[in-house]
Amino acid sequence: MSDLKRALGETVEAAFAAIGAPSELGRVTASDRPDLADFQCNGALAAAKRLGRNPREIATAVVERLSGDPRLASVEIAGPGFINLRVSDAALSQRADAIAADDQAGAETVGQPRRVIVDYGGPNVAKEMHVGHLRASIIGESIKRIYRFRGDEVIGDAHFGDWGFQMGLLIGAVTDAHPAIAALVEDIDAGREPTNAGQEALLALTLDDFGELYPAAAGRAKTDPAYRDRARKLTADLQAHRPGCYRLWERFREVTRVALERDFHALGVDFDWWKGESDVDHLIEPMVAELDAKGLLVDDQGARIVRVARQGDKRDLPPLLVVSSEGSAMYGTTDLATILDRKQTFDPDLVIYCVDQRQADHFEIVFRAAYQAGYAAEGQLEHIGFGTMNGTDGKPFKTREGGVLKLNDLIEMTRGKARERLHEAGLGESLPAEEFEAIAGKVAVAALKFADLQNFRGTSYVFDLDRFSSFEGKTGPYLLYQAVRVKSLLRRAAEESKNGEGAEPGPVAIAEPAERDLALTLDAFDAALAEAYDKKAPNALAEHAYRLSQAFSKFYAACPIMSAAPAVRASRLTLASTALRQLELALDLLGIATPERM
RNA sequence: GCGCCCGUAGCUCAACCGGAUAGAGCAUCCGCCUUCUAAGCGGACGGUUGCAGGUUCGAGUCCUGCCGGGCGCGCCA
Repeated sequence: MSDLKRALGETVEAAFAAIGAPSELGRVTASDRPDLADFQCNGALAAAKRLGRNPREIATAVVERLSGDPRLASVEIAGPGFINLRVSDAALSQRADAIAADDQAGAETVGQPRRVIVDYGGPNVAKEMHVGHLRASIIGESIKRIYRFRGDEVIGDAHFGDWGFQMGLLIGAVTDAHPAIAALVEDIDAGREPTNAGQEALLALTLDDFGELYPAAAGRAKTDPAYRDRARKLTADLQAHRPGCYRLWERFREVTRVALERDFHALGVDFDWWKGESDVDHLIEPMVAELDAKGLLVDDQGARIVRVARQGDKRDLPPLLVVSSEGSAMYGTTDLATILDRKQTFDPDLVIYCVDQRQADHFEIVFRAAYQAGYAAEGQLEHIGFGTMNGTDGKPFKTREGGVLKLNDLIEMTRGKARERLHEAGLGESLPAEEFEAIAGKVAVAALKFADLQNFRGTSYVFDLDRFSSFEGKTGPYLLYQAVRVKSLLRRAAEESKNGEGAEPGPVAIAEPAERDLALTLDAFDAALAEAYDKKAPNALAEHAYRLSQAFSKFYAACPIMSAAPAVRASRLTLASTALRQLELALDLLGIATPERM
């Protein structure tokens, strides 16, 4: 089932072809001038240039072939040669009925499903998630859902950073701070039974401890070469599975994992694979051997690298560092091995890396190495970068104290505001405590996610806590509010229906301007979804969800439903329930859940 | 220095292979609750799209230069 825009486009394209103009110029778009038309085609202007003819003349020839189309209430030529199309109320009503009857609320699926991996999340072991992790989680989750909904087979992978230099740093810092744990490492390395004191000290470590030890260690490594070299050595030891180091690492990973799951769960973010860099450890040695055998590996300054520079590059792209001079695997090494792993286990057609824009060069290097090694075909690996989240001063966001804001604190803060607002609205007392909390959580997540997703992912944006946790205007809670109003209305209609008052939905009959707008907005869903899919840009879908909410809200204000005559009421109930279904679907694809009431 | 990204209303952001009058939200001001949830609806105010050229019937969008900002540039991830 095709939307009106595409259906009309096909007709106009045929008309272009019939008069000897390129058919692709018959493309129909939503009108820029809703006062004049519902849809428009600008192709006559381009056709005139190509054919050396007068644009209005071409437009006239096209329009002649469109006259009599029962779907069109009017076809007019405006300005230099715009073709303005207005759809008849009957055609619009029919389309609304079709959307109402459609399982996917008017959205299409892709013709040829692909196997897709979305790589997002990427938090590091030993570090609590902060606001900087918000974007990858939110955008990645939405892209995953959009791709899956459109019919692709999609895997979402968390891809933890758990096998790099930060692990060596942390092992060093923890053993320095806790002699009992240092002794534990020695005992395990020597094959002795470790003491209880050591075991207990290890089990007592929390993420907060890491939060204190790690930044200090990272800072010292920058100025103290001996300290840095020891951490590198420990990283290499870990990767060589030195027993004591490995035991510590397992514990670090476990402690972090629990906290990460809490944060991801609170955000409604789920992964199909909870893999990390360490999961490809076993592939690294054979991979290095294979790269060597293929002649791609070069010794350079004590390290082993793959050169990826190409002729025509505008800049000097550094090589991929595969083995460090300490013999350890690097960020790029595990990334390359992960590409190999995914090829062997899933053989994806496309891998989408939803990672900070600052890592664009890194991915370009890794991708080129992967193409050279034959681990992926050119174009199958795509980095979807996003901008950084800045404070109101334009610098990367920091709290007032200068530290990073923990993700969990941000969620809790926003949830607190949601609770306040619910109490103000007098909902606090009437709802069971459990539902009250669930609503506050959903409102908070909607606020955070929508604030992020309404921006195009590629650009940096200002993180303003007040704006993020605002509940009025173009916000997540506004969208939830519209959905909840429909639910309330439909509950009432169901009630009256039960009492034999005949409040059932029925065929749509568009009459009022607000009804037209709502139906036209419902029709635009597939185009918005397709754009979000093609451009990997959820903001296109977020924009549609907002427009739909707005169209519904205007309809709700202008068109009484329950008090209307039976046929009108039936039509409006269908419009309302269809708007709700499409809105909930769009919100779900953005990763936002809708409560029953608020 | 080289490369990438960005510059749109007071603020935060949109803008469909280049199209008509550049759109939203916030803020400010004015209206609307005895009828379906006012976290709402209607209206007003607000712009030389950083600057200067160029291509085009037509440029926020493409090209060149300049100004301003952010980021990246092999043993962190």
